[in-house]
Amino acid sequence: MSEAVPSAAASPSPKGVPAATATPSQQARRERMLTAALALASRGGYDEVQMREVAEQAGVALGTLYRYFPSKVHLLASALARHLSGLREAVLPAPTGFEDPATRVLAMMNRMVDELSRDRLVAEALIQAMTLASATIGTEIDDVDEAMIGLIGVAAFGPDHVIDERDKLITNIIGKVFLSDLRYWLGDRMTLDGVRASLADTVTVVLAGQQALSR
Amino acid sequence: MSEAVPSAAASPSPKGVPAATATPSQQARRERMLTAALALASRGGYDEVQMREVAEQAGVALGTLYRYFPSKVHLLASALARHLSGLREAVLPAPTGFEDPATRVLAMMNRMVDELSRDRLVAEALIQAMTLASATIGTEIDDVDEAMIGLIGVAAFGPDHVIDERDKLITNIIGKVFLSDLRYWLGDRMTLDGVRASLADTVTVVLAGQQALSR
DNA sequence: GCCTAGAGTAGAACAGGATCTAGTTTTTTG
DNA sequence: CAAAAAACTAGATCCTGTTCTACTCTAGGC
Repeated sequence: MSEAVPSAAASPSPKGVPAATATPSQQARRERMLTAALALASRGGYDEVQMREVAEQAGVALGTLYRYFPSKVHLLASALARHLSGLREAVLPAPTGFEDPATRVLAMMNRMVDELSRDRLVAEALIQAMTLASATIGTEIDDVDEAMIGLIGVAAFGPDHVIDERDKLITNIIGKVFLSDLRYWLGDRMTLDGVRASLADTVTVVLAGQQALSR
Repeated sequence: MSEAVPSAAASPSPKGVPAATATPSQQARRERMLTAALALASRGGYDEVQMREVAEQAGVALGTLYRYFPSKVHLLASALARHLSGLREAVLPAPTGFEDPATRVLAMMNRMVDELSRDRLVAEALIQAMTLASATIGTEIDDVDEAMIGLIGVAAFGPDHVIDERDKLITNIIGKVFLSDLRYWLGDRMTLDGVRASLADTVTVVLAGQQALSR
């Protein structure tokens, strides 16, 4: 969603526990912390995810929590990444679709909206973390961004399509509008149906624009 | 940018000092606080705007600051509103333009980018406040939103054009992408030129889409 | 078996946003 | 003008993210 940076895909883990070198007990700790964060999020959204409570509920010292995740935003961004990867199959279209790209993208996004609205408080915590992350820790959520843009790309063009510049442009536009709309929804500035409508219109206009220009 | 809410245009000021009933000394206080906030912002961005310091620099008690602005985000959102209204003339096209809407909108946004990049730290503080505001205080930045969408609308269609649903749709898309890109810029995930390029592409695609659909 | 590095723990301490209290000044109203 | 109400002040207080300190525990190297 941002400009392409070559970079070595996976997060370099500049601090904390590199996922690669983690012992089983460390992976387990990490999971417990993420799970605790989500549990608290589902109880009261972003604000209820308090670092002391996450640590306690995960059976871990506060210092350890901070060793694994250098800030609350990092913690929730990781939780979001895990959450999203769990949603991937629920959301991607079966590859049998013969419809046009607009329809497939829209269907995918509507499923995403369905999934997110299943637990609004969790969604609120995660989206807010992502928003804060863009604002404060910059590049460290690129993987989430890429996951999102990847989903849209796959939905639009299928898993095998090579995404060129123009594809990326429209995928970016749609992704940005999608995230904005989710924020509006969470800020009670849009209803869920409003979000769906906005997405439908956006996908229509943008894909029409692309087609018009590619002639 | 959000869904239309009938509402009585001006902010209802549910708390604090209603701008309408303000005595001169109150208006002066309010200005001092906003000015202090911007001064601190230009020194170190969002983080340097500390409520105690704003109060001190404005010659006002902390409690008074909170009476006028119920939170740091509200304070900076108001500062943003003031800042934007100051930018309005610098950014809107002279009404002589015979170019097409896309060109005018793009020129306007580029001027906006110029103005914002003039003091990056201030821009960072204000945009971050706006982001946080969408996330946490919901509707209370609708006026900023509306100012922005209004600018785009006027730039695209001229001051007299009545904006219909389809106009609003594309204006919204462009506005959302614009804000996203600004955030990417401030998070060092995009260069200023990248922002300009993204805006140019977005405006092109979206307006092409609109034209294609309105045939 | 001992030693060391690093991971983890418990909890104090710090920082800055937000709230509250008590008292003073200003404004409004009758 | 006097009394009441509202605004303002100074400063303590609270809350929560983050950092720091001192200590313990564990795993690998010799």
